[in-house]
Amino acid sequence: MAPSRHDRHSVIDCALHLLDDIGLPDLSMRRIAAELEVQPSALYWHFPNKQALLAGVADRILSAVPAPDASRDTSQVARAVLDALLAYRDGAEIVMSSYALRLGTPRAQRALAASLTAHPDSDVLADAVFEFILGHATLLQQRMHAQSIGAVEPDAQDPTAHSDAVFCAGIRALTAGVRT
Amino acid sequence: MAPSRHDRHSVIDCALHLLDDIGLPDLSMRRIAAELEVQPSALYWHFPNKQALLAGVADRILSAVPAPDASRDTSQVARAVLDALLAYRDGAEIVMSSYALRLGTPRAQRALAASLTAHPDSDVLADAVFEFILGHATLLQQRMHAQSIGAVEPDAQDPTAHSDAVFCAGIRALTAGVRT
DNA sequence: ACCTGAACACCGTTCAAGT
DNA sequence: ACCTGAACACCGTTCAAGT
Repeated sequence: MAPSRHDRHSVIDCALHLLDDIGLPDLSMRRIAAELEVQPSALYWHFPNKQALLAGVADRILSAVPAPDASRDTSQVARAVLDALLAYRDGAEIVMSSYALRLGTPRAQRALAASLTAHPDSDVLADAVFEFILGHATLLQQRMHAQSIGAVEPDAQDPTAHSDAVFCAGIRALTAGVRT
Repeated sequence: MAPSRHDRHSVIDCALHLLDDIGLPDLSMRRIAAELEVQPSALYWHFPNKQALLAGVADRILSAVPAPDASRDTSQVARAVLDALLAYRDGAEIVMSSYALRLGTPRAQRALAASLTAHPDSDVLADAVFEFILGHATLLQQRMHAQSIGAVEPDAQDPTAHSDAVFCAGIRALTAGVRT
C-alpha cells in the first residue's frame, strides 16, 4: 500500500467534499491534509498557497454552468449560475474572492454576456447581473449557516420564499430592457 | 498615568482606523489590543467575540447613510450606501457578514425601502438593490486590494470607469419600473 | 515527482487572578 | 468595572531532507 500519491485534481476534490461537511471557516490547509492522510506541507507541492487551491475549488463549482450560448435566456443562465453557487456550502463566498483576484476563468460572466448579445452594453449588464447573483447567494448562504448554528431566529415570513422573490424581482428588472 | 481605560466606542474607533491601515485579513483581536496597549483578553470584557466587535464596526460604517426619507430618490440613496461601504477599506465585506448574521441594525435596507414606497413590493426590491450594491462593492474592494498587492494586472479599460458604468446600469435597471 | 518533520510567526478564546 | 498573565487548541507557510 503506497501512501497514496495525489495531484491537483484529487486535492480539489477532497477540499470540495470537505467544504460541504465543515464550511469555509473551518476549511484549513491542515484539515485538508489530514483528510488526505498527508502532512500539511505536502499541499504546497501542488499549490503555491491556500488562495490558489481555493481558486481551483471555485472553478470546479462554476464548471456546472453551461457553456456560453447566445440562444439561451438570460434569466435561465442566471438561475444556472445561482444553482451552481448554492450547490456547495459557502460556494458563493469562495467564487467571490477568487473572481475578484481574477484567479480562475470567468466562465459565469461569459455565459451571461453571451445571453445578452442583443443588448448594446452586454458586457456591462452581464457584470451587473453577476454582481447581483453573487451578493444574493453570499447573503443567503451566510444566513443559512447562521440559522443552522441557531445564531439567528428564522424570518417571520418563509425565508426561502422571500429570498426567491428577491432573486426573481432582481433578475426580471435587470433584464427588462433586453429583447423587447 | 492610568493605563487607559476603554469602552465599546473607543474599541470600535480603534478597529475602524486600523482597518483602513491594514485591511480585514490582518485585523486580528491581538492587533487591535496591541494598538490600544492592552492585553488581547481585555477586549472580551467589551465584546463577547470578534464577530460582535465587527458588527459594531459595520454599524458605524453604515451610520453615514442618511435616515430613511421617502422623498429621496432611490438612486441617490443607493449611491450614499455605496459611498459609505467604500469609505473604509474592506467595508463591504464587513457589512456583508454582519448583515447576514442579523447583527447590527438594517439601516441601509430601511433607507432604500423608504425611497421605494411608490413600488408595490418595496421591501423585496429594496433587498434586491441592497444585494446588488453589496456584491458590487465587495468585488470592487477586493479587486482594489489585489491590484495594490500587484497580484493582478490592471484592467485593459479604466477599472474605475467600467466599475462605475456597471453600478449605474444596475441601479438604473433595478429602479426602472418605479415612479414612471 | 511527491512527501516528511520540524520549525516560525501567528490566530481566537477562556479563565483565574489582580486593582 | 476593567484589565493582566498564562494557557489551550489552533492557523498558513517555509525548507531541508527523505524516497
